[in-house]
Amino acid sequence: MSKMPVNPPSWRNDTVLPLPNEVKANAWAVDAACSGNPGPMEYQCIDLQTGAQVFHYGPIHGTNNIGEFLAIVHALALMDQKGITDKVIYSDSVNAQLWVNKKQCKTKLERTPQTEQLYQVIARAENWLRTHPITVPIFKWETKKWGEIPADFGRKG
RNA sequence: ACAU
DNA sequence: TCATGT
Ligand SMILES: [Mn+2]
Ligand SMILES: [Mn+2]
Repeated sequence: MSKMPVNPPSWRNDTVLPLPNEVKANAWAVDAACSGNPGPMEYQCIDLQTGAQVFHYGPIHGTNNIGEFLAIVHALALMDQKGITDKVIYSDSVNAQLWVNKKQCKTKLERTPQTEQLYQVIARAENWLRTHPITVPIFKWETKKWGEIPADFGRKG
């Protein structure tokens, strides 16, 4: 029998999705994907407790950062609509979290007939943010430590 | 440089 | 390798 000290496990395995111990399971994770950037963009949300997809939107022509932004706002609005107050949100996008806190999508995507529909969606999201307080914590998913966020589309490299 |  | 962003 070894006398070596055994470190406590850093990952929990009692959840549907294995999660790092530092990660809250009562949470939704969001992520965006873009086929080309700009290009056909989509985003989705995964419930970390069940692994179920909570919502999916797109594809629609846009950028990675617009998708990351809209995904967070969509999660906030849906939680509000469902009366969910105890969950938190994970996103891997520092940029999107900054935009949400500013309540403004600071994209440089050209505004053309092709992007007009998306700009309308952005306007609705910004309007929602201006008219609702953000009460749910939004946490950075630490990809380098934990691997890809569970909402990732798994299409990179 | 950092994060996508 | 390219693009989106602070
Ligand atoms: Mn992401
Ligand atoms: Mn991803």
